[in-house]
Amino acid sequence: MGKIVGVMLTLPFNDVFDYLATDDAHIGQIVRVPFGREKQLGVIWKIGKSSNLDDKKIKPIEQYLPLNPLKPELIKFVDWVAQYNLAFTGLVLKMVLCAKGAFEDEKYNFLYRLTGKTLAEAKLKNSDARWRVIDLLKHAPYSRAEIAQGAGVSQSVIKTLIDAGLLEPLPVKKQKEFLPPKIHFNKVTLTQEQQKAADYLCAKCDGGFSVTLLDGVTGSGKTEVYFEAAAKVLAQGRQVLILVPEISLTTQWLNRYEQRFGVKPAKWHSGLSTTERTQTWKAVSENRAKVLVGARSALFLPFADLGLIVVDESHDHSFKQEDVVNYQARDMAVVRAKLENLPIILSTATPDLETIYNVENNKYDCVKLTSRFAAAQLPDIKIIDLKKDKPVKWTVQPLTPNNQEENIQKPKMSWLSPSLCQALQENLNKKEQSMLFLNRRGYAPLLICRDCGHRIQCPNCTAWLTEHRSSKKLICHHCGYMTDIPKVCPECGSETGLTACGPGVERIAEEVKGRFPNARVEVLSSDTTSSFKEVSEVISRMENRQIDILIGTQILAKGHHFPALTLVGIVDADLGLMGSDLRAAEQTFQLLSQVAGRAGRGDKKGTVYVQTLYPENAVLQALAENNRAKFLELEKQSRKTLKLPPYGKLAALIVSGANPDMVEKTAYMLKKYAPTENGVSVLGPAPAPIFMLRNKYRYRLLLKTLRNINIQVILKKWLKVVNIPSTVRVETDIDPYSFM
DNA sequence: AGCACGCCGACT
DNA sequence: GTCGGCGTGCTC
Repeated sequence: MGKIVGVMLTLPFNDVFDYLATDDAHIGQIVRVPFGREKQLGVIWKIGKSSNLDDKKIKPIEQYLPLNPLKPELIKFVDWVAQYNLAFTGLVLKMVLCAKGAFEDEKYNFLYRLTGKTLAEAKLKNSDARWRVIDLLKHAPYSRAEIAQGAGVSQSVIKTLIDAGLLEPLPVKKQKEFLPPKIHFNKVTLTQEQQKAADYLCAKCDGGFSVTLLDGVTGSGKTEVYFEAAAKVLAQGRQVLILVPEISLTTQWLNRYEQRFGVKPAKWHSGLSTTERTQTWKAVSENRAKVLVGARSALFLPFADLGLIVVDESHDHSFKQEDVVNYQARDMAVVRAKLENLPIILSTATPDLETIYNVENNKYDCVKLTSRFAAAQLPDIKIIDLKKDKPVKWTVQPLTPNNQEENIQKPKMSWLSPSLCQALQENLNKKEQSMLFLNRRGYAPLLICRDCGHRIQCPNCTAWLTEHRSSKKLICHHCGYMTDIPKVCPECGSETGLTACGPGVERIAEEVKGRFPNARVEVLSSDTTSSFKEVSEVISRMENRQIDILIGTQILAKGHHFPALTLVGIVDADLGLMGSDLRAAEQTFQLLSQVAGRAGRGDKKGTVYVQTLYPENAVLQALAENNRAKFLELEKQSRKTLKLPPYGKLAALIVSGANPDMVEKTAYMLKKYAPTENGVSVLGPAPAPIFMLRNKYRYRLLLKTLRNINIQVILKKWLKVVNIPSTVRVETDIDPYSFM
């Protein structure tokens, strides 16, 4: 007997494959099936036959995994995400079944207990060490490591006892325990405004689907407020998912959580080991992990009983990044909440226009937090015009006066204006902390030869190589290509020509160290500090006031709280303003106001210095006035005129391949057959901003439609008409962030 | 995605 | 004469 079912495999397909299943097989079951010569993981997607294949060709399902089946809501979600982003359903499913250890045979740990056999019976001599082991195991079984520790013996003592048959192994499932959060552990006292917001969010947790924007300035206690909503959902016995940008999954955030709930949450990010992933995946699917905090990929975990989703720093652009599939995690989180009929909270100090639009159109609710904690005040923001307040070159102070000749150097380039330098000096004198922000890694973004004009480029990408002095390498920030810093110009052989062009954080650090030799200076950047541990070590040194001036990239902008920090310098506010990115202005405003929000979070008022060549720029003006409404109004107007999101829809096509002619030809072919419906237009093709990336040439086309048009339908129709050669790949990116 | 089959260039 | 390049097609 048996029946035929459709199985969705974790491979790039949209359709199911038919398999023979047992009579009691049901939708959502996770199965292993033979596929070609391999075994594949899949999920029973539908009951009944989908192909017109001969029944004899249909193979039986090999194994039904002893795991909870995927819930129908999750299956719907997978289908939805695939449809919306024009991605393969199988690959979206792969993001759900992303802990390969969970699908292998269970591993066991062994505890040891006494068999009752005596030392005499085993013809072993009495010894203190052996007796300590026996005494210990009289109470309870323990693992080898625990016995060694508890009885103070070496592994060899234990092994002898096992081999002699005094101890026997007791297999125990490897299962990590996730302690339940203590709902009333440490309910901090909220201000009246915070309490009101918390009450509002808690009320949402009694209803079904709702989206609420928690809009609060930096330092207004958003985290503590959404923790109350989480507590409410936990009291209902349901699970909570908190999505954060990977970079802000820091010790600080985790400490705050632990302070509130008395235990650690389950974590999900790219740095987990296979075992940790497996344990967490299973715990989430069995409702043993109650709260999970994770990066964007956590959105696809198979929660058993999800009751609330929180997207922290919901404006953050890292929620939109390439994974197996292109998707905007914040938007998809809203979809998951809708399909599972639960509340979702978007928490940010700088909501993006799309979110604001949805609030204004009553699709989303909104609750605001306007005042900062306790005595903390908003910082003063001072715009520095680099054209008037020009940085002046500096020289290294001679180390020893009698050795001056060796130490005399030619003056070095400067990136810090005199007024910023003076402010840094004053802050040092006051023994207060400062932070310099430059969103550019490395020492210099470009090496140029002054003798022949040659610029050193990445062999795989259309991009300059960045000089990293700390690691003595040239690195491509796009593909990771790495090479030694050449001694002579590779073009003309000049020994003196090679010159570093422009600053990165390392170079700023060099200048700061040179100008303030007595200050304690550190750099925080994703390549100088690679591990979570290193980052949190730097952060805690900053917290403990062991650093006077901290210099860093993007990584600094996120959620840290340094009470003694009173000066923030933004080295180059123009970086990012001139991009080809549709959301560049918005992102710059968000980034700068996040950074600015770092200053003055204690009882002292902070000052933010913003260096720019364009002080009249509207984004910077709005920032200086701390006027978010004004900025949003400006941005709204320009998007409205251009019919850009949220007033229109966008999708990008990325045409790529190893052969530039073929890629170009395909791109123009696509243009030729572009849709011509009313309210639909196609821009491009244009060479992508990084024309050659990882040895592939890339063109981009942009599809723009009115808001009421189903852009996916148009795209699918379009791609069907054009015959794309097999050597060329066409990727789609729905709601792209990059404009060109 | 993986893998086999199959047809054309540079090799012992 | 073969070895191996990757273009094409298939997997229930």
